[in-house]
Amino acid sequence: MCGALNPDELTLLSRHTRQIEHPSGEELVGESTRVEAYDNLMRGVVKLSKTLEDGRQQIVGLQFAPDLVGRLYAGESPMTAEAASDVEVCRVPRATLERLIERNPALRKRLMDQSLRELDEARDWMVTLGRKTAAEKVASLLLLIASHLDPEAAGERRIFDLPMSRLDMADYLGLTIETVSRQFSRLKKDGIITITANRHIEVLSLAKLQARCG
Amino acid sequence: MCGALNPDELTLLSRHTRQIEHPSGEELVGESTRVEAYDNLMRGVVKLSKTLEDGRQQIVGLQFAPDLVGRLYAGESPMTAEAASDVEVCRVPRATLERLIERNPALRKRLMDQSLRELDEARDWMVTLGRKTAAEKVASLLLLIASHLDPEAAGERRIFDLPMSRLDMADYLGLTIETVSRQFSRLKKDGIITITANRHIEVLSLAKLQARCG
DNA sequence: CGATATGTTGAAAGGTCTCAAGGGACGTGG
DNA sequence: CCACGTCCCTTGAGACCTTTCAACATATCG
Repeated sequence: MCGALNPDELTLLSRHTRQIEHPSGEELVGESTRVEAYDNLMRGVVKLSKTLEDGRQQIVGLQFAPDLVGRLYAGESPMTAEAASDVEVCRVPRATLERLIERNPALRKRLMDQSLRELDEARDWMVTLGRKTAAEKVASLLLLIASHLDPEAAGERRIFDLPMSRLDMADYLGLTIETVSRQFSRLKKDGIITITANRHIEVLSLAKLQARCG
Repeated sequence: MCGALNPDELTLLSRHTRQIEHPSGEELVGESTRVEAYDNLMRGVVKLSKTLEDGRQQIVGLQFAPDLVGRLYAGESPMTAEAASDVEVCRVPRATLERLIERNPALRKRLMDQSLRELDEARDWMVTLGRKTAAEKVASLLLLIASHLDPEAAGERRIFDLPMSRLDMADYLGLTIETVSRQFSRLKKDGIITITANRHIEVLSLAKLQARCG
């Protein structure tokens, strides 16, 4: 985000912001709590989720640096934001950022683009949640993660560590952990991936994985 | 949208726009087609949907007047926009609207707010798609429609006509039409709603309907 | 009135969840 | 270094829910 600012604005911002570190699992913003500040994500992954009264949970988005975390202009946060890995953020008071947005067209455009991109991603995921089978859902998530974590790689292979637990994946896909686990086993049996130490994934055939995405 | 414009801007706009009517079912923008213009929705309901290669469809949003239809700043539309009822729009060329946005802070804020609201709605719906049962999904949709179409009504009752077919509802909820139909029958049998002529709904107990939303 | 599209209902198949048991990695303490 | 507990993950069996396929009912429209 700071890329969109000029030196004066950076100075102004630095007087109002604090650098904060959050260990994995810590909550940045709670669902239905008042929004007093936004968090400029510097490092790590943030998980956005919503929970039904009886505890059923759905992950509704992931954010990566340099996203801005926090629902702009809302009095209350519509969801929980939680550190999915160890995370480093710049916390900006609401009023400071909102004033800055008024003055700075580049920053404004950048945040507008982020919102529109998040909207595209949410709608893509709605198709996955509403219309894909468990096998297709798991394949889709692996492909999504692979393209985020190993974006430069060419060819048929991809190697990466899953940045989330089976429970997180289940909550992202609208499944149970058992179903996710079974689908991983199937992908392994069919020679499409190998798994070591639960989290380390090697995709052997990207084409076959893509074919399973529906 | 025009509420955010001054007289000069309205004159400018009127020279560049055309009023267009679309009968129900007509496509405004096709998935993966070039975006040449935006549509300012004056009357009616527009359905946004995405389709998998094998034909499975998911509705990812509904738009009502006075929303702007069309993905801002994108070269290609990420989804299909289709008239869900008879619809009247003001078609604005891309460049015209984008220039106007640069100059007019009120318009800019209005479109930003629309994007953020659509993002909230999409994420709410992700919870419905991923974590609710068929019964809860149908109840949630009825409640959503009731609050849109009969927003002023007080008390336990709501009366309205469904603005969509069973197939549309199924595509919105990630279900089949048969499952939707069965859930309607159950709501009828349990005395929560009555249905006449397939589309005319009377909600007898809003509280009971809400209790079924999960 | 017939033709067509839309909606409902039933029975069986299939997929996902639930419940239960067991396996493997990791950290702590003996 | 090993024993043990804990957490996370995997696997199996049966229950449950949704889909599929088929038949029928109802609404719409010429």
